Amino acid sequence: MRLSRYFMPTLREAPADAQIVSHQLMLRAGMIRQEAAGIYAWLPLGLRVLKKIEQVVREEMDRAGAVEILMPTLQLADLWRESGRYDDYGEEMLRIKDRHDRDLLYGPTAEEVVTDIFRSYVKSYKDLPKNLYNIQWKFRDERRPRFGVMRGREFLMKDAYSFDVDEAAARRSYNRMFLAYLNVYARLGLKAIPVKADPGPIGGDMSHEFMILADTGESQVFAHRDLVEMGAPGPDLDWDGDLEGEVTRRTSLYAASDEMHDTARFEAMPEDKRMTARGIEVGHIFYFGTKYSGPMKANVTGPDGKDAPVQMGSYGVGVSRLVAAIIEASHDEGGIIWPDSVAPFGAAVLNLRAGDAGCNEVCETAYRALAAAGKDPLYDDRDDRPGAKFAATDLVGIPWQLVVGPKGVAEGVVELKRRATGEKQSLPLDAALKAIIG
RNA sequence: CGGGGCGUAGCGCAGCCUGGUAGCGCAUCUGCUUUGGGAGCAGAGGGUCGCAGGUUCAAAUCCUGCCGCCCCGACCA
Repeated sequence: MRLSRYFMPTLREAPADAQIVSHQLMLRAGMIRQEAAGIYAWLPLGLRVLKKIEQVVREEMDRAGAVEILMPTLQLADLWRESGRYDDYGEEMLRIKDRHDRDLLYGPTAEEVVTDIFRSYVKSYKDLPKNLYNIQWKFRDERRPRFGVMRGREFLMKDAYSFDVDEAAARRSYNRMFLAYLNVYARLGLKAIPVKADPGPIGGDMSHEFMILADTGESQVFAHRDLVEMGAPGPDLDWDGDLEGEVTRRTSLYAASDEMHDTARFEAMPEDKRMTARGIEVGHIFYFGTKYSGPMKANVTGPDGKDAPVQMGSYGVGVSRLVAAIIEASHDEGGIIWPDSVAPFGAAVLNLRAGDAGCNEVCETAYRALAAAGKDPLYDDRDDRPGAKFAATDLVGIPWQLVVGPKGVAEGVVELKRRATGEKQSLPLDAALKAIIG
């Protein structure tokens, strides 16, 4: 992409409404524009990042055996009356009437719709397990939206729903999602820890929140240090097998957010293993049994020939929130530092003297080579001063910067800078391209 | 929803208390000079001062109502 043709409206100063660093940087980098409280338009740069995160989530869901669908944003109130949630959900639900005076709502979540889909087709335990997910915009009419897309009213969520014949099978489904989530966060360059969450009316230990560690996080997190250093399980698991061991390795170590914190248990750990940090909640998974399948009569016939409500769980990732969460976890005074996996562009080519024949030629060569290698380069070909280009490229956080100036061109070198470390080196173009392309 | 704060040019702000022709910095446009970390000089454009009433000879400024936005709290991907 040539910057001269792109739409990347960066700001030197942050709008006063933005309080937290991710919100400020998203506005300054021209990623989003606020349209109303908690409602944002995604500008090209923001959209690119959102799509990349979405794709990472999609790949890990698919790997773990989930199947993507797309459910509507508008849902029928009648379905929610079946589950009993229409009246319970309260003011957070945006209710709408259509021209026939029929009650609709903008979905805050999709248990009812997915259960309706499931029960229409699946009748036998032989068709289980199933896991259906979608990545779709949700709306929750929050009392107080805040912190940019971190807590918007409209937000992009990946929500998966598992269906199993009994509780033991449901637990296996739960375990798959538990481990898949850890892989998602690792690929996004985040340190995430699963903390025990309030399991609600079902009880048991089948609900976890995933917190990523960032100094500016909203919640306090207490955890065993080994849990943080354990890392993600990686893709090479036996996803159809018994994952209980992998999960237990992690859930047996202490981890809790402030509301579930048990001071006595925490202090029972050796002092050097106690970790206290700030966290941002970026995922929540739970098993809820027959809470929806019961009232909505989503029954399957078991091996014994008897019908029983299917066992369900649901699994949410805040995709749009992750954009902000990654920035909270990865930025400096100069701006955003994107992990390579979600950077809006893989590399930037900075032409310090647009119009100079030598600089133009080197830049064009670099730009074409990077594009051909699938690095999705952003070429700053604007007629602007070097300082402005450096500042803008740092601000938007492109991982690699290939700096082409007249001095270097005369000597046959370019400068390669790594955004994350600030490390710079002068080297011939071929070597620089090799370093980026790998 | 309780408490607090703010709406003046694209962004950041001053002016309001004490009513009298709407200002500054950045950004934008033109010209010249510049060109390795958000340039300099000269000139230019851009604002129904959130909206509606009211008081007054006169309202960004005073009064009333409404709308919008932000922060703290209780709830949440």
